[in-house]
Amino acid sequence: MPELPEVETVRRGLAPVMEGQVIARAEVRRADLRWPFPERMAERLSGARIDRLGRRSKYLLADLDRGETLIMHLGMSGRMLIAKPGGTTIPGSFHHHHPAPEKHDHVIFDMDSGTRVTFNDVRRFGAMDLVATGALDTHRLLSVLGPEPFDNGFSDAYLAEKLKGRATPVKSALLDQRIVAGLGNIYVCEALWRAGISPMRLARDLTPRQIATVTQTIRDVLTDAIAAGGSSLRDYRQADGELGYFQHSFAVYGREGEPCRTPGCAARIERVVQAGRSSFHCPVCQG
DNA sequence: CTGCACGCCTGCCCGC
DNA sequence: TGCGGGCAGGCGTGCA
Repeated sequence: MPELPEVETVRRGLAPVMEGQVIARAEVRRADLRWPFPERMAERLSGARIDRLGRRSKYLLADLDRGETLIMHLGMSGRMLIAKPGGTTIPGSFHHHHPAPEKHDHVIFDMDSGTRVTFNDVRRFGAMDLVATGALDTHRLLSVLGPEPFDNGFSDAYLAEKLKGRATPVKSALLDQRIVAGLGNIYVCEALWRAGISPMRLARDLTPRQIATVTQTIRDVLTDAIAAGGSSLRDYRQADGELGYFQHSFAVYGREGEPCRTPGCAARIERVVQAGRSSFHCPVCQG
């Protein structure tokens, strides 16, 4: 799914139509995604104003004026589609025209403005929950997360401490959301290529210099991806329907058999499977 | 504790 | 053309 840059791109796309706006009516079209929706979710959302739309790791967080926060996760295939009101608004009425929901449209937010935001998720690995804002930090999904990559807490010393003694491949360690939050398969592959570190290298064997390099390449690749509006793969689109274009900048992800992008490197990108996930890497640059 | 396979879902693409 | 298998951005659970 979307990883941190895609979720941040979605957040930025949604903020203008949701932040400070009232949800006139929420429609919940099935009982669950990955887990059951919270009790009476549609009623608890309908009429609420969204004071702030934030993000923690890959979670979107909508703080409501009622003291609750809506937690949303896009899973692998979740999308937030924005539709401005159609042309057939009934004069003097708050009803706006929108096309009928499509397959996999699971939750619909009709804003007071007439704009419709639709949560669409083919694979339904996404999730929503609604909790007291004051209890967010103790939520079972959020309490286990490590620092954000851009927070001061994600320092060289911190990562060194977390990797120390761990016999797991560095690829797996960086995918572990308890160590650093927000990375997924694409950006771990890309960050390790930029750092010149093999995904198979054991976490405990990274030198302090390599650890410092990888904390920096993680921030660099995420910054570049956010600036490009994220990546568009299969199911993912930006919130406003535009295509992010960072996938054109992938150095290794999905490039098995293609030439390494390091100037002068003649090697071809290889794919190996680690813990059931594809790892793309250059056998020379990441030796 | 640690590492990893599995399951949850649907759709697409490839080879036969 | 159809069919089966593999693959896909995540992540909690349960097992060894």
